[in-house]
Amino acid sequence: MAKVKLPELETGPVFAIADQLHSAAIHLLRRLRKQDAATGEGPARLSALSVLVFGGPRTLGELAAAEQVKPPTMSRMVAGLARSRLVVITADPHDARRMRIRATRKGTRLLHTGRRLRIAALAANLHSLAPERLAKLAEAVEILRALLAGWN
Amino acid sequence: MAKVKLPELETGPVFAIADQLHSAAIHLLRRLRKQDAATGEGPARLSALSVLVFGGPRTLGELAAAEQVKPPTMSRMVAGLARSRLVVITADPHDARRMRIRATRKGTRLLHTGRRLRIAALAANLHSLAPERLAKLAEAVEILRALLAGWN
DNA sequence: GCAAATTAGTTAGCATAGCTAACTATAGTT
DNA sequence: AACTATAGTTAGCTATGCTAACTAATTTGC
Repeated sequence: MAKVKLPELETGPVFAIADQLHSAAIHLLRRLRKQDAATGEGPARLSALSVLVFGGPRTLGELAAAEQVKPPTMSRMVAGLARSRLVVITADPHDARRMRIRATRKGTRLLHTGRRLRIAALAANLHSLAPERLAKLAEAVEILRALLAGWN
Repeated sequence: MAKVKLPELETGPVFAIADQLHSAAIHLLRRLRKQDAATGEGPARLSALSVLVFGGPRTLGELAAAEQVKPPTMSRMVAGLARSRLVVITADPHDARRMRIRATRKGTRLLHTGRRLRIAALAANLHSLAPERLAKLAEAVEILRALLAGWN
């Protein structure tokens, strides 16, 4: 007797884990969000800036793809970052349609500062964990990273 | 010799774990966000609605506190939910300043549908994990939940 | 019992961040 | 040369976040 299609997706233990992971991610980021205020830039801009700082210069389209956002959205974010002198835009010598966007010294500094604030807030809480619980968390984060890398 | 104040918060292994956890949460939610489109309501409204569905009726101030948002923000979200007939608002008989907000049948139904879509997308990916990795992830989610419950 | 203080929510106005549709300009193709 | 495809921008919509300033109702203090 054939069972209905993928019933465990809706009621089983995997669904429960997914539900709790989803909820935990939402509440975690909601708390960390508060730390962003100190940088004067929103989380989306900081995230785009981090791609430039850690991954090097990109075109607008590459940045949009990296951030899984549409070009108009990235266009506005880059304009904001440029206005704040956190990135500079230069023309691509081989293709006048393209722009090369790279982080400035100021942008790199601000990113590290803001990142430190957010991560420090989380790290401060992680310090209250027993070492073996922290180790389990670290292991799980690695599993998650691998999962996200191969997502769809 | 005294070391500088909390140096491990900025450079140590806990900081690295916090950093990767933070990054994983961002990328996870960014992917799940796509599923929300099907419900016609944004994630913030769905989250507020879930408080009402799972926690019962609330006043606006209680809802704002639960969602860690300021009253004007929640006021607008509740207005949107009411316009879509997902919640109903009644007067508090003992205090005319207060409003009682509760989920309608339609709101409860929509929440479960949307939740199922988002969680199913995550669960589908979790299914690709080996059982022992899934177990580790489940354990870590529990650790995270406890951590968030006692945050600050 | 009435004036003042507090509390609950709303309104107005600003910024960020997401989208689509429609546009410009450049590059590539035939 | 003309068409097509690609890179970004502009315009305009929605949603979500904030603060400041407001209204209305309740509580408190004398």
